[in-house]
Amino acid sequence: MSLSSPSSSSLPSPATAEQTCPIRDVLDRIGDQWSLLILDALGTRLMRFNALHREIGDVSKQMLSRTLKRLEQDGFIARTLYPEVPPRVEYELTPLGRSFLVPMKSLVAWADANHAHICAARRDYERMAA
Amino acid sequence: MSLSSPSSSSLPSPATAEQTCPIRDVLDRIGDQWSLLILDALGTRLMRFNALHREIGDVSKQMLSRTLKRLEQDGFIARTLYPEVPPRVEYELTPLGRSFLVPMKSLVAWADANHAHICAARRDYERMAA
DNA sequence: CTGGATCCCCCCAGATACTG
DNA sequence: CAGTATCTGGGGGGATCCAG
Repeated sequence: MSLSSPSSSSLPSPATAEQTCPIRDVLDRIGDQWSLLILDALGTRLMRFNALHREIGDVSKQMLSRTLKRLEQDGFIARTLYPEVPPRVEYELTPLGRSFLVPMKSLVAWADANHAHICAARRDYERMAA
Repeated sequence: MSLSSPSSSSLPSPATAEQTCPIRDVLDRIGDQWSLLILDALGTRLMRFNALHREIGDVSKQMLSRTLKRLEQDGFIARTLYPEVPPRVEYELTPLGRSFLVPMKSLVAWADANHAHICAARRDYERMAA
């Protein structure tokens, strides 16, 4: 299994761009700026829209809404609307979403452990430019 | 350790935007469209520029060049220039880069294992819209 | 062969205002 | 409270040409 090009033959992309390789397809979805943050937040507990908004901090309502919808479409999270006034909506991880936390945690742990190393590499690189 | 907002206090972002949380910082770098593909390719063997270009398939030379430089800056890969004619440049993973393959592989494995599940979720979602 | 420089287009995403 | 609608700007990224 390779991450490289789809079939790379000259498919004119039949209307919906067709699925590329599975890995690309998945990573394109969770590789954006907010998905991982949302999944991480929901990993702690189920949350309402504004709670998420406060938790993340620097995400617009628009992007939060978009990203939540995409994650719901892909089966990572479940959205429950309670038809009250004022309306209440709760988001929580599905089993699929929870299973994703496992590889995600390992990635987060790596990032945490090696951040200093990366910062050092950046500084070294800049010193070279002198 | 939370993925949420930096310090979220009202820092006016001192010129360089300052580092946010480590995890965001790292993920922003490898979360783009090409980094993981390149790291995966180099995980197999060291490669030259055009070899990488062919291996990935649908990346422009510009983006390949940019991404390689960023990965080099961050210490994931090493670039070796052989001053011959025609010039030869070889890219390979550093120890840091190789260590990153571990959490990355687990992510790739998850994606591979759950891609069908995700596609099913998408189809179900569309059926609802009927 | 290995890129850099330039041009340009499109889409993402922020801001703001509005609705149920 | 939980979003959507609209407008707008910046930049990501492709294509092409050029250089060492």
